[in-house]
Amino acid sequence: MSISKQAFDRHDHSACVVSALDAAELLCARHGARLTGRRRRVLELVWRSHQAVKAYDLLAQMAREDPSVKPPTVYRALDFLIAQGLVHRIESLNAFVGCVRPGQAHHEQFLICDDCGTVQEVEVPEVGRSLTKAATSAGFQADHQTIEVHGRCDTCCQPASRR
Amino acid sequence: MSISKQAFDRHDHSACVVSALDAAELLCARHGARLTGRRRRVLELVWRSHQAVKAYDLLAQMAREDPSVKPPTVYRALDFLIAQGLVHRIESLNAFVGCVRPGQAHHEQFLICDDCGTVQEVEVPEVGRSLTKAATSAGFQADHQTIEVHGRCDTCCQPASRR
DNA sequence: GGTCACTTGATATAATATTACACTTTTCCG
DNA sequence: CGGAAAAGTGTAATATTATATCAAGTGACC
Ligand SMILES: [Zn+2]
Ligand SMILES: [Zn+2]
Ligand SMILES: [Zn+2]
Ligand SMILES: [Zn+2]
Repeated sequence: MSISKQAFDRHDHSACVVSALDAAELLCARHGARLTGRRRRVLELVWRSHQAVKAYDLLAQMAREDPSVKPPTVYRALDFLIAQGLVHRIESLNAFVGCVRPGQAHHEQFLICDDCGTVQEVEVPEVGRSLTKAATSAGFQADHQTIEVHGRCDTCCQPASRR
Repeated sequence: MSISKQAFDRHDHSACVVSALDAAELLCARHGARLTGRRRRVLELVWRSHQAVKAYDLLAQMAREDPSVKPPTVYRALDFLIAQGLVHRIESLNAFVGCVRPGQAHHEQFLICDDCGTVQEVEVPEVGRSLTKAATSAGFQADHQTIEVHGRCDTCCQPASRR
């Protein structure tokens, strides 16, 4: 964790969005990838919160603004953003979150609160290392790790009086 | 890993099926759960191979035998088997595999070959421990871990000549 | 035998994701 | 510049995965 949960609960989220979009512009420029209007809008909507977003929720919001937005519109943008490392897919939710470390190599590891839906991306280096090592010793060449821990976050664990 | 990959490649799979079904009978008896015909058949089909099975593939096979089998039939049986710890769901594949350690508490950890589709359930205690510890120190109460490593298995990594 | 909990049958529908093809925009090269 | 190639998008249809609902059957238990 880079910040405490309490700090997180009161954080200025619009700063998250701005910095995510800025980082995306930068990263795409560096990669010669095009962050088009559609893609930028999807990324923006993904960053609306720290909860995982469903593709069809994105679709619904975007279709309200422009009826020509159809499922492929959304899925293509998501595919692009995932390929650029700007968005992660949460397999156990069929949903998507913005990456908090775009451009930095990292294993994707998530703490997912089943109460409030908050997804916190973490980096526990030991976990990735142990897994890769165990895989290797089994003759398995690891390409990608899906690590998603479900449970209850700090806030949701605390009695109401302390919130 | 309890057995080597080479041994695995030549193993007597019918023994896997028999032991899985026997273990299931036992476990259900112990839990006062009913391993009905439907449920038993689904478990048997899940154990047809060490690859993850899609719900609709199960459905297709079962519907051939009995047209009254519909999606809920399969999903209900899968739900039951998962609840009993006899089957695991592979989130990143939307598919299902038989559990190799039914009845023993364990974290679910899988090595999934993207070439041949084989899913190997492993237990790397350090991974579960590190994850839980990191979660706890973030104030997160971990209930369930989804750990799925994609890549290429031993066999699929080796040059054709050595197979 | 009656009742209660559990299981299944049956129909419909929801939620998630992809294919295919035509068209437009951007890039890039000469 | 002009025009071909590549990348992106629009559009319609369809595939895949999963659940809701209600009625009927089954077995456990007293
Ligand atoms: Zn934020
Ligand atoms: Zn929470
Ligand atoms: Zn086997
Ligand atoms: Zn393989």
